[in-house]
Amino acid sequence: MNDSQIFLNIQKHIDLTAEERDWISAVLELRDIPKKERVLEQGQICRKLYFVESGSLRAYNSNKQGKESTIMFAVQDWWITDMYSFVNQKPALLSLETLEDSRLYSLDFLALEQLFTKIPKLERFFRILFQKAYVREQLRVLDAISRTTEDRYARFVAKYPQITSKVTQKQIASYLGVTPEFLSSVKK
Amino acid sequence: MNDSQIFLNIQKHIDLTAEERDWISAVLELRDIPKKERVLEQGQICRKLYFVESGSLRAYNSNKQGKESTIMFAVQDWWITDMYSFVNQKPALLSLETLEDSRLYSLDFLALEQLFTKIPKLERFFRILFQKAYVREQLRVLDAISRTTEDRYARFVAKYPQITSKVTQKQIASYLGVTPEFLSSVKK
DNA sequence: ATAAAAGATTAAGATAGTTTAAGAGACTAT
DNA sequence: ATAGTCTCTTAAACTATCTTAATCTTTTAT
Repeated sequence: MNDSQIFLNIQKHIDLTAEERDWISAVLELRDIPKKERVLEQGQICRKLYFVESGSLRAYNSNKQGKESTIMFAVQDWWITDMYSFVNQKPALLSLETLEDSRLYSLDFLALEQLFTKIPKLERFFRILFQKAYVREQLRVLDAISRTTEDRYARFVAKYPQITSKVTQKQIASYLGVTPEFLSSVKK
Repeated sequence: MNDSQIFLNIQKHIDLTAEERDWISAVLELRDIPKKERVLEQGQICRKLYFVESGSLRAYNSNKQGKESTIMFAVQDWWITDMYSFVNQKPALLSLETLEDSRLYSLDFLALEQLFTKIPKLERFFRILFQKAYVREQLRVLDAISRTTEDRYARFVAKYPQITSKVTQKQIASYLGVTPEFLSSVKK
């Protein structure tokens, strides 16, 4: 397990000793999840942070009228969770669902808190991870409030070709915040 | 300086010794900036992270047609910068402008990198800061793609009453991504 | 105190996006 | 294999939002 994707991911930003990798391995859980299964249901408290070893997921919110809004996609080598629910341990605003058969590592909330104490370097890793996530979301807000749907669709496809090939147009539409019918008409 | 707002802010999440506060003070710069002055111009490389000791600022992007989109406001006790430009040391997408006479602390990019080495606890502080920023932006994306303008305006006013009282409707409109004319009509 | 500039409101006509509905193609389960 | 479900497309009617422009109010600069 010490040479798996997840350690390569962490070691992009910090160095880990063999012992530190062991401590992390000890609390990581690895699970194979079939396609279209939800690992988190909106309303539940999210106890896990997920790392996508293989496969892909979608995080989305459903409003009272049942309209879905996709907040993020995650493919291999990405971290994903309902971060609001995870860090505050409050009911999730999002559901997390696999788009295909996937292999996921999960890190428990309390185990992660203990890892931060045991391996302070991890604070640095997650500082950098959240920093990038913050910048990414801020750019997405800018796109959402300043660009046309046509433009945003083109940029999505250019930025995330791996995702574009895995998801339906309906799901991309719900990521852009438009109806599938309108996205279909925009594509021409 | 050791009892100023900025240390109270940092000490919300981590404890600092007197010596550590001194190290930080040594690289902090404090400046009074008059109203409507830009501390960062879009296109420049952003070298500073700002903390608002008093006053308020706005971060915004201008597109080719000159249309402004407000990415964030910052009031007393908030941190602000063009985080994309700051962490990547690339040309800024945003301008930063004071909304009123303000007193700002600034932390230089390289000085902060050195502080992370000297005071590893700061990694934890910024990990928590970015974690909250990420969650905030993700919720803003959800609002932007799933709610009506009327709803988003009401939520903005409810969430940021201090900001609402300081900024023009034009600026709120540019934060919501609608024209001032439409925001005006929505308010009735 | 006055003039100039910027912000807010209103309204008419244009464009962007939604809703509903229908039909064609693809996948899923029995 | 067949029916059933889901996706994608198209179109018409409707609603939300933008553009432009005029008027009024507030702020800023001399």
